[in-house]
Amino acid sequence: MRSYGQYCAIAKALDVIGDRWNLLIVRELLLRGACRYTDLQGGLPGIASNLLADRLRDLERSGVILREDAPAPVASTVFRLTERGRSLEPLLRELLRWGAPLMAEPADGDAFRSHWLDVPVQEFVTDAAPDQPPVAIELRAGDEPPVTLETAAGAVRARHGAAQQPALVLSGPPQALVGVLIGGLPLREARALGLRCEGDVSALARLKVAGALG
Amino acid sequence: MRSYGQYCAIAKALDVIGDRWNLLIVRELLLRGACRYTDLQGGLPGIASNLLADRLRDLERSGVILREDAPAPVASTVFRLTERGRSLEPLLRELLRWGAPLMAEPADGDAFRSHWLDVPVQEFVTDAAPDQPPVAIELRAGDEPPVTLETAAGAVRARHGAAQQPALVLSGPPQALVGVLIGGLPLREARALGLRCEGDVSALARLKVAGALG
DNA sequence: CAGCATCCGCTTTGATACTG
DNA sequence: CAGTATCAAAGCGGATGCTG
Repeated sequence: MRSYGQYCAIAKALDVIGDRWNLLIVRELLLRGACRYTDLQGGLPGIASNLLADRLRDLERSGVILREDAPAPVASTVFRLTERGRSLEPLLRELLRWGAPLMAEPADGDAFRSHWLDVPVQEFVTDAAPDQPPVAIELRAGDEPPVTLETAAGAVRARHGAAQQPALVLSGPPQALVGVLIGGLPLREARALGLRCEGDVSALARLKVAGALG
Repeated sequence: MRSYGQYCAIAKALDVIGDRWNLLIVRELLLRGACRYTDLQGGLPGIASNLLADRLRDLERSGVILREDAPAPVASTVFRLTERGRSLEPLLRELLRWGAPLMAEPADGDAFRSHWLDVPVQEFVTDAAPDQPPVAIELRAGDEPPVTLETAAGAVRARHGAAQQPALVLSGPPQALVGVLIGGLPLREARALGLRCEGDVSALARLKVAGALG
């Protein structure tokens, strides 16, 4: 991106991370830690290969990420955030908050990756009954690998992989799952969107949706 | 901007406000309240006229701003933020924080508008001696209209216009002024950059630079 | 003058193919 | 795996012109 040529901190920040794809690359590295080139491609559906290479160069030059040649067994390049890059997390959190209401709109054809749920769940969902024994709910969104939600100390955490003893397994299109988890979508409507529940549906009552959403 | 086509709140937010110039338009409306088209042009040096018109349409359609025909005496169109648009303020504040260190780098040829100082000053500068009587410091950056800093209840506020009884008048290029106010630039170096002081230089000691900066 | 719309040259992006 | 190479299409920036 060309510089805005404005002596203003907001414009200067946008000069560095305002370019298309840049903040989504940072999102991936925040969510998944160090990533290989192909991991990034997988988490950024829609990005062109040359653009990813360009952006990684730009972000490296501006001190947001760094490139490391992984040690012998792996023999691969990995990209990770610098401290400066990690300090973008509050900014991404604000973007998430502001963008959350937009998740209620239909999004046919949108790509989805289950790890994108990690932060939103921690941000918006809490345990409605912290006194009760912990519960595990497994999510299977589309064809994505499963994610397990676990209640812990009043909070709800998302973890990659299937649950050993899920009280409930939710499967269906991403919109139906996210609608229930973040959008406050009624269960009936979610079912109409294709949500399928196996197990103890009452476990859903443990998930209290907070934040700016209804 | 084309949609990223990702079912992720961050990507959805960027679909709406990630377009070039969009967040700077929001910055102007947050700083100055309702603006006419030409006010926006003045506060956004570098924007092409057709782009501003395009972006205003986009932002209106996505509910961030609204367009009003001002009442009779003015007979002009004004643009203002909706509630949804105002809710971008925390995001811009994070951008400001993250971008602030970049203000230390040389910025020759960058445009500057004195009202851009409003938020940064409130964010980063506090009154070092709240017990002392209030002090007014007048800033004259480049050819821009003056801004007055006033200590008030431990904080420092920026106000447009000249001061009636300034204890100190600082003038010079924006970088020298901002360097001293936000960048923690030593007075000697600021003088070398062209800073001129008239009045009680010790009044500067009232300004304590806080935040993420040195 | 305020608020655009049009035209034009240039840069950036996107899709795909190819390579060490 | 980690990128280049190529090329078409879209977006941007600058100038200018139009309309109330």
